[in-house]
Amino acid sequence: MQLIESIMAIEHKTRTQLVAEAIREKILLGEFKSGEPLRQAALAEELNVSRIPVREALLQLEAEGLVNFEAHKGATVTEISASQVDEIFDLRALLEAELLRHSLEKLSEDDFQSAEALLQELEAAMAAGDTQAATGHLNSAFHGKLYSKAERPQTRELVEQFSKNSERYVRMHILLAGGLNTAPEEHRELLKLCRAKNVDAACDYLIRHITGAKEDIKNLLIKMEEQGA
Amino acid sequence: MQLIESIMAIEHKTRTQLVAEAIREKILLGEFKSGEPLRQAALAEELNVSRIPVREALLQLEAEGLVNFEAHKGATVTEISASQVDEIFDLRALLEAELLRHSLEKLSEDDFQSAEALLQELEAAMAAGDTQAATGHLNSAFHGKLYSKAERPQTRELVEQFSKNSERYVRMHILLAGGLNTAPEEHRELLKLCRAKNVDAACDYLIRHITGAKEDIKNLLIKMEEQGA
DNA sequence: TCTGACATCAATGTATACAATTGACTCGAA
DNA sequence: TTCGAGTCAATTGTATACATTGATGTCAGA
Repeated sequence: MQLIESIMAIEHKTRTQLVAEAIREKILLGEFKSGEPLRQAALAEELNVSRIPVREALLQLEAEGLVNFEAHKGATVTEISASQVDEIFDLRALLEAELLRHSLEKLSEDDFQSAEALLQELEAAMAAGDTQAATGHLNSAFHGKLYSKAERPQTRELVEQFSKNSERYVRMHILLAGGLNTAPEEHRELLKLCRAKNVDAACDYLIRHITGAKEDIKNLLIKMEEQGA
Repeated sequence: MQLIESIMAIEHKTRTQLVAEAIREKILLGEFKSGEPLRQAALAEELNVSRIPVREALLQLEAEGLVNFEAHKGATVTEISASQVDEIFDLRALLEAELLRHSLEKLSEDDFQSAEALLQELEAAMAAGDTQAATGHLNSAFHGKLYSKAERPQTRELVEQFSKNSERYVRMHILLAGGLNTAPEEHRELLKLCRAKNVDAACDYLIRHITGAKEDIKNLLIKMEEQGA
């Protein structure tokens, strides 16, 4: 008898989903590097499944932009170029400002308080040196809170996808350049503008915030490309 | 001997790709209606393939937003709601304006001339009553020409995806409301502003152009939902 | 040495067969 | 009647086996 399972509606995860999560994680953590080929048979054996769920997972990951899947050639981890980072961050700035614009009026004091709580968690994590995992997660949770009342599900999905994707770059940034120094004060300032319900100023500031992060990362990448080549 | 095939690099399309095209076409043409379930076995038999490529095609179409794929429940054609149309067209306005902004400076007289040629084709098609297929295609070709120098591949891909997606609504619009009346003059005006290299005015006008189409379609959908329900 | 056709092999693409899940239906008990 | 456990069929999920493709290497001939 499966008492536990019958009590709460356990949603049976398919192997495809599990495989997708596993591979996604390894890509985001940098364990699978840019350009690296992902062999179906190897992944299948490692994860104890057949190649079918592996293939389907790779297709999903391709849709998320983490993987390139070419017919008869196989899948590779999506490569990073400075110009792509540039574009992605511009898109984020554009879309996130749009989300904020639609959400800001409807945000309540409760929302601001939980946003502030997230900020404190974030700062605490930074102080504790737990930049790696926590920052990306808490950072997007904070931003997400600000957009939570936007009622723009497709836009949010796009933004989340881009965010998850840029996490790779950000992580690299943190790892190699010693932390994203600007973030803390900027987040405080952004929150202040939101609390004041100053829509235009908040959106402008948000755009500058994201664009600033973009410039940091882009410069770093360009430097790396020069050294590498 | 396969002379023809050996001469030009024929790219062997996988069955998955063929199946995806077939289903996509049927969805865009309205042959598969919103909310309709897509049974893997039925599709497989109809297209003379096994269920594997059908499943993979459905996953691709889900990524394109044409299909919803729920684990253990199967795939259905994505449903349309007025609020989704609203959001999609807002996104298009935002992203296409961004593309135009980045492209406009670099557009040459040649580009304008081929854009104008496309406009004439479009008007000819309209006059000939060939609204259905031609309009969607020519319309996006015209817009695409204006964005062609933007060097923003990811943004363009997004826009193209949304465009292809909204084709369904537009088609419905044309079909049931008797044609998108405003387009011809608006396109001319937009082209004029672009030729004048008046970036801000052109982007503003483009946004109004797209938003106008949105309002038309949204009103229609709301009317239909009232009648239907 | 170079070229190009052919053989070979690793990897992907797909068919078939089987397992697992869902939802509808039945039926008996409260 | 109403509820819930249990069965069954339809459908999806996955393993296995086979087919096909593309890359590499070999070798004959110029």
